[in-house]
Amino acid sequence: MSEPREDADPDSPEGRGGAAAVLPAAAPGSGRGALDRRRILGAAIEFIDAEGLSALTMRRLGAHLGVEAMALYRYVPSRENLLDGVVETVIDELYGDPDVHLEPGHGWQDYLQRLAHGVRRIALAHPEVFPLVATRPPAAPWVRPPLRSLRWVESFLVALIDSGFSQEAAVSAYRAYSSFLLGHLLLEVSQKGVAVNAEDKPEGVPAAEEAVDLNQYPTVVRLESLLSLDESAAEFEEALENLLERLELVLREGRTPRRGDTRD
Amino acid sequence: MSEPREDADPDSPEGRGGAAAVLPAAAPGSGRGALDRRRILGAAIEFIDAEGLSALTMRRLGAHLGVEAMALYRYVPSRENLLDGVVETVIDELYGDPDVHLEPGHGWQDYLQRLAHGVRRIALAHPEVFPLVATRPPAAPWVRPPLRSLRWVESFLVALIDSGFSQEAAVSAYRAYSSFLLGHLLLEVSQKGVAVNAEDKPEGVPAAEEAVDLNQYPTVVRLESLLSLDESAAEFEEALENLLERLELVLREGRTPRRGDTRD
DNA sequence: GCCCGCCCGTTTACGGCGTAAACAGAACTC
DNA sequence: GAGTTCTGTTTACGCCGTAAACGGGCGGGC
Repeated sequence: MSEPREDADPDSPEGRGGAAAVLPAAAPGSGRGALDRRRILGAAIEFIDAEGLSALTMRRLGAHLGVEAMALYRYVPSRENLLDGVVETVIDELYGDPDVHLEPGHGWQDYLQRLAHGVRRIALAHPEVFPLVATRPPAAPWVRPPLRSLRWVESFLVALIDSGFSQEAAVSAYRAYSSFLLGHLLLEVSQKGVAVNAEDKPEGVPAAEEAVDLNQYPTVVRLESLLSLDESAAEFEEALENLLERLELVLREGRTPRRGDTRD
Repeated sequence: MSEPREDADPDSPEGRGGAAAVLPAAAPGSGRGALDRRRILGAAIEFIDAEGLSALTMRRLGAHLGVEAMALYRYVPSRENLLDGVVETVIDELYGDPDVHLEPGHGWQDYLQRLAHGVRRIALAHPEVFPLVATRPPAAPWVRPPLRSLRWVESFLVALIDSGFSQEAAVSAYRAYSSFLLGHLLLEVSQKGVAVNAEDKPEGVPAAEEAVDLNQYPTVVRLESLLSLDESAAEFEEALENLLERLELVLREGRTPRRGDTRD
């Protein structure tokens, strides 16, 4: 039930050796060792993964670490800053991912492929954290949500420019890539949230309370099975490949991808 | 400074006749009339647009309406439900948009174009609300974040199927379209947040406090002006057109867009 | 006219939140 | 051993969402 199956999603936590934990992380509640920022951030991520973002309060996180809430403030200036740290830490998992390289060794397509799957792995490993990644205001307009780190932006741009992209094309590719990743992954984790909620909420009302009249939406009803199908992995791959093809065209034609030659 | 300029973004609030307000909306604080759910939701949207999502509390919203917080509970069961209502109300602006049609009169491309721009207009009119649209868990796996309404899902699917798409292709198109919209618009409003914050925060520290060492990121520095450029409108149009072309291909070749014939 | 319920907003109250400030003890320095 | 620093606790404050009790105006039956 949890060993890697043949058609398992290669980016899902079960598809690999369990969620690639950022930190060595002693047993959850066991943390008797000294407090520090890393340990707090690690515990916060663990907590959000387990209980959901909205359950995270300073008091509860303290309790999870066997400590009073105020103790956390010795290492974290505020709850907001803690959330920023959580986002940063989660994104930093990219550096520990052996399948993602800061420098492209096998061409830019390979680089972008690996990077995309690396980010997807993070999103799937921390579905409750990811909306935070997407939502927190970036530090600067050019450090865009899904990547969030200057080092990755630098790496991205260098990779493409070294591969022959013009500066404009590289920047434009960076934008297209960002929005592709963000859109796909956010949709994917939110869909996952629904599926999970649907089955782990056997409390209170069993199901279908207000139950809108589905008769008004016959097509939705008819296609429900198709619509509910989870083809995230294949769709991600397909959309990613399409994006790469598009970028390849841009590169080969040496033009920056701006609108309008067909007509008008 | 605020009249429609020639190159103004056609979807931005200034580019049209001001933000298309959902509700007739009597003057903001003036609301002496009777309370009801619509008025409360309208006031909440107004409040979020003005003060930001995090500033919205029941007490403050009550005050904004000249009423105690508890009065709101007569019409709204909880704050969470109020936020759901806000999302729904904002999305419902689509129905009032004369440029967006529930039924395609000029082909599916025109339909998708209008719909996309309609959603973009909403996102730009309510940048503080939009992350909520993107983030709130959908009611069902198939009612996906940016569209969020069964009626639009139905309309979307019918439009494409009537235009010759297979059921599978229509569903697949719906997914691709959703993630495109979500990614692009979320990125766009979050970028806007940065730009705004940067200039309306002349309080406390003037700028650059911790100021990471930019020397490590020479490419980012060199391309800063390119990276900061706001080409959202053009990029949106380009990505949308690309998506439509891709769908056209799917339609013409009559295949559902699944992976794998090139090799492997 | 009068009274009785209902509608609708207020008051009061509770537990939990983020966090400032004072505090206590252990650990390290000399 | 005394002083200092480092670390976590205690206490306290104001704000939050919201349950529950309350009260005043208003309409219809007598």
